[in-house]
Amino acid sequence: MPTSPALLPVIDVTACCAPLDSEPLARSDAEALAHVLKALADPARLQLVSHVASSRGEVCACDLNDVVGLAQPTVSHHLKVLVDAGILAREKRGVWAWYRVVPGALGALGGLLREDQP
Amino acid sequence: MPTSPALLPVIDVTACCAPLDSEPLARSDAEALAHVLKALADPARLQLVSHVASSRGEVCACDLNDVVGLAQPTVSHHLKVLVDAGILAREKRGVWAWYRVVPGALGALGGLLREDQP
DNA sequence: TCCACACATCGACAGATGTCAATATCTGGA
DNA sequence: TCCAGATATTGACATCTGTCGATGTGTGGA
Repeated sequence: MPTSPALLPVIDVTACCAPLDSEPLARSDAEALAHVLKALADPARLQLVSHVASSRGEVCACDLNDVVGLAQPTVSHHLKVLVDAGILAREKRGVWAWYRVVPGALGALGGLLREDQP
Repeated sequence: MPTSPALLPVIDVTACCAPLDSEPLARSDAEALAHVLKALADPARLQLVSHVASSRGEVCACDLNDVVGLAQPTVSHHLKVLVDAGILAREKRGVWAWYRVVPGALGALGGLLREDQP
């Protein structure tokens, strides 16, 4: 697997597709969007994202292990899913890994779902 | 299974929880939100929702069968998942079933994900 | 150099999920 | 009353997914 810059999301949610209610989604766009939504659609991952997002900064993985009541490898797996989806970004400093929300990722997702006021 | 009013969503997305970046999500809220996101996190279901949402009205199930390239029982299953999640509403008139987006459902979801401007 | 520690990866497993063929249910018309 | 057609349900199957114990990989300090 080729290495990629750690801070560039694998999927750019911002450039996925038009809002759901603007035009019928093409299959390829639907697959890309589903991939990102799948990453969010898990209770543990939602708690992790919420914890990082509400901290408005970086959170150490050592603190995230206690957020959800799961084993350390499981938390590491969930964080990897979120990073691969372009929602979280990881930066390793020394022995510790720090996670933050990719700026604009959640907002772009929200914008795709939001429906126009009638 | 007890019958319930067809137009009342099983889960009220609007009253689920606070935005992701406002405070850490409780486990129960995370599970409720994950249930709704799971319903959306599938390419076929995203295409179905997008088709109904962009029509800005009702869509007949007979038309939705052609939207995704799947068998009729599969489409019916996906539509049921979306109805159970409170995203779509079904109304049966005669032989045909008509689907529409539950007003505010997508908007509420988008509002939960949207992050504050810094 | 060696050790302790934080985190990631691997392998395995049970349970959830998407799919379809076959069948059931219901409606409107003949 | 019977039939044709639209949709929902059932049952079965392969695949995906969440979870954990065991292990690997680095880093910083002694």
